[in-house]
Amino acid sequence: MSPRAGLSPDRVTALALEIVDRDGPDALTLARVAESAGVATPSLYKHIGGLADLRDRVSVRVVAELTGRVRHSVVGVGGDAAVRALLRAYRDYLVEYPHRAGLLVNPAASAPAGELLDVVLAVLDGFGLAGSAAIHAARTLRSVAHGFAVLQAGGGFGYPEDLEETFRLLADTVVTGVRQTYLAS
Amino acid sequence: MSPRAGLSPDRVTALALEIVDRDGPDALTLARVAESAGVATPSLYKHIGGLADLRDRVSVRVVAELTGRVRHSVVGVGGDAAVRALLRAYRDYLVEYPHRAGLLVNPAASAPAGELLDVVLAVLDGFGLAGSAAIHAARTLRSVAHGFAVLQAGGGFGYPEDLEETFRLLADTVVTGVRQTYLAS
DNA sequence: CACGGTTGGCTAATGATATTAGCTTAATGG
DNA sequence: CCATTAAGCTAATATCATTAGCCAACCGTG
Repeated sequence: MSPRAGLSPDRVTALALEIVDRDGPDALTLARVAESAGVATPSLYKHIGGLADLRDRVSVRVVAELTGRVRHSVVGVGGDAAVRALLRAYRDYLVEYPHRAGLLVNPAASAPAGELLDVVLAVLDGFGLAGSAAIHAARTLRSVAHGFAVLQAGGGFGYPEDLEETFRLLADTVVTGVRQTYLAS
Repeated sequence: MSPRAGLSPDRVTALALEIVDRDGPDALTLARVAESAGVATPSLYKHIGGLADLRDRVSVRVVAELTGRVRHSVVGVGGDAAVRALLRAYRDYLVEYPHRAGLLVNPAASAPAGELLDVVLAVLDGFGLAGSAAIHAARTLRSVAHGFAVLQAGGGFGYPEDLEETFRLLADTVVTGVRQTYLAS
């Protein structure tokens, strides 16, 4: 193991994320990351500040990746369909990676979280909303997307029966609610 | 410390919850609980199964307490006002105890989570909703309440400016959305 | 091509923690 | 009043994170 292992902060973060995805956030230990990197545990400190720092880095990466997914889901789509696509992308992400749910809320990830907000604001702009109304509506959309996705990923709904139908109705509820509340004319 | 300390599973759980509230979930260790109980760490195993079991017990207690708050908030209230009260009670609970956010989604707490669902269903019944439509609407309400509360508690919105206004508009959005989606006549 | 600094590995040591095993003593019930 | 049970204890083990200090590999410069 003496020859250089070609590690880097990004590489360490990627290995950490694999462990989280496989065995959950509690399984993320420096010992396991070091093992999967083929390196002794203290060597990791040459690349990261410690376990807390590594957790923050994983959070940043996860929020950034989610932002990318959401952004991608709404290109070329507008109006109601864009809102639905956004909600679905958020949910699909946590269905694919359920163990990442707890990593999405972290003050250390405020930069990519801001980008996510920008994406939502762009969707709402195409929806005819701007200014402080758009801010409130964006927070609402994020709340709905986050709440449903987290609860589904964590098994927070009792039986998962008809969750797809619940999701469709939730999207209907939000779309019509936002229209009525912010665009009442 | 040799004389009996008068511990019990409930007492241990209560001490654990105090630690979570003061210093966050990561600060919950058996060593700290034992210290605050005036007991050696292994003695705790006479009352709980271990750290994981203790976490589950804390989750159960938290979800049960939240359910009580929500239930209390809607007695004597009906229709739109009940939905608003329910959302507000959920949010207020996590504003008061922000460190409990992560404890609300836990398969071990499915029993009190089911009770929470029953409370929401009762509100929706007074709203004129029953059957599978009520189930979908209840999941929607839980998603919205949970998402907003978790994000606020965790600082997930950038600047907390005008969050009260966001919350009011979120309630409007949900109430009108549910009406339109489930009670379109 | 050599060589010196920087970087990325290592081992050793320390301290916190969870958990198990086995002992001892206080409470309790017949 | 005694026996059983429950609740505490100490000791031991294993896993971790973290710090300190050492050494070898890499890289740019002369």
